[in-house]
Amino acid sequence: MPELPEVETIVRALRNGGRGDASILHRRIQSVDLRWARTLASSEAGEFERRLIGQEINDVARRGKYVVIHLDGEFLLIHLRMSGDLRVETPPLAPPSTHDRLIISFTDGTRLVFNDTRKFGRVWLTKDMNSVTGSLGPEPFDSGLSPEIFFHNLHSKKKYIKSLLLDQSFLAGLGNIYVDESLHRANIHPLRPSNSLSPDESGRLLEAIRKTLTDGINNNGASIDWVYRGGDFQNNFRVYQQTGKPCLVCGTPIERIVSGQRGTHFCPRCQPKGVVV
DNA sequence: CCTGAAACCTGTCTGC
DNA sequence: TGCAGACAGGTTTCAG
Repeated sequence: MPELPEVETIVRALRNGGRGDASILHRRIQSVDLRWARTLASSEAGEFERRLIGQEINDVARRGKYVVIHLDGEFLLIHLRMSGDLRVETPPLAPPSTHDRLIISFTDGTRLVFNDTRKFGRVWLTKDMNSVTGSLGPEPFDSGLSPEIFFHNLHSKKKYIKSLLLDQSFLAGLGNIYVDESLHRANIHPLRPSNSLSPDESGRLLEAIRKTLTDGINNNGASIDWVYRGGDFQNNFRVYQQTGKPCLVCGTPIERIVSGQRGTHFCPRCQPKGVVV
């Protein structure tokens, strides 16, 4: 589900409050209720609970699509995958909901709830964050990711640009929505080989990715169906799930193809297959 | 190295 | 109304 803007929105809410949630900073863990064992990616349930209890939340951050919760000398990492969400509850507490997978209760009576309909989400507890996030590519907003380096990276691979942008080891944080939206903004066909992009196209693409993600964050992410709450970016989609509707730029109907088992939306006129000079 | 398919899951929507 | 099939914001693993 959540891509970078949705995860960023959740992280900001957990850190500073917002989106209907109270901040969880500086709360201390009193008890842990693991309701779906396979939510744990690393440790075993008993050890996981024993290690968590007594630790304090020192910070909440994001790396790629991971929520990174800083504890006392170790990290609780949460990946929301397709349908995960996090919420903070304050008394009076209601009974757990159907799809609550992990409930972390704090000593002050509040709690952090990980809800995940499709059970794809995973949680890690580790002292070595790198063992989980070490294979991720750069953050899209990393100032070290210059147009020159991005161009070089694109040309070190020859995958379809759509597939490459979804590859978290190439660039961390993009998912199906923001890739389709970025490619449309940059006027690049999703099935262009990554090493066929010109320097100009490469530069446009990096700019488009950053602009699209910024728009997403400023709209608190995108809410679709029951999966995510609070965001408005779904009202600004250019191509994602707009099949058959006129392109906002040229009026040509948006097309949908499948690439890498992912629905892929694009404007056949604005995003031609050949290089546009 | 690259692509596609399957697997992990539940829920919604569409069409017959 | 029922039911089959497609589809869904992600990632990993395996076959070709």
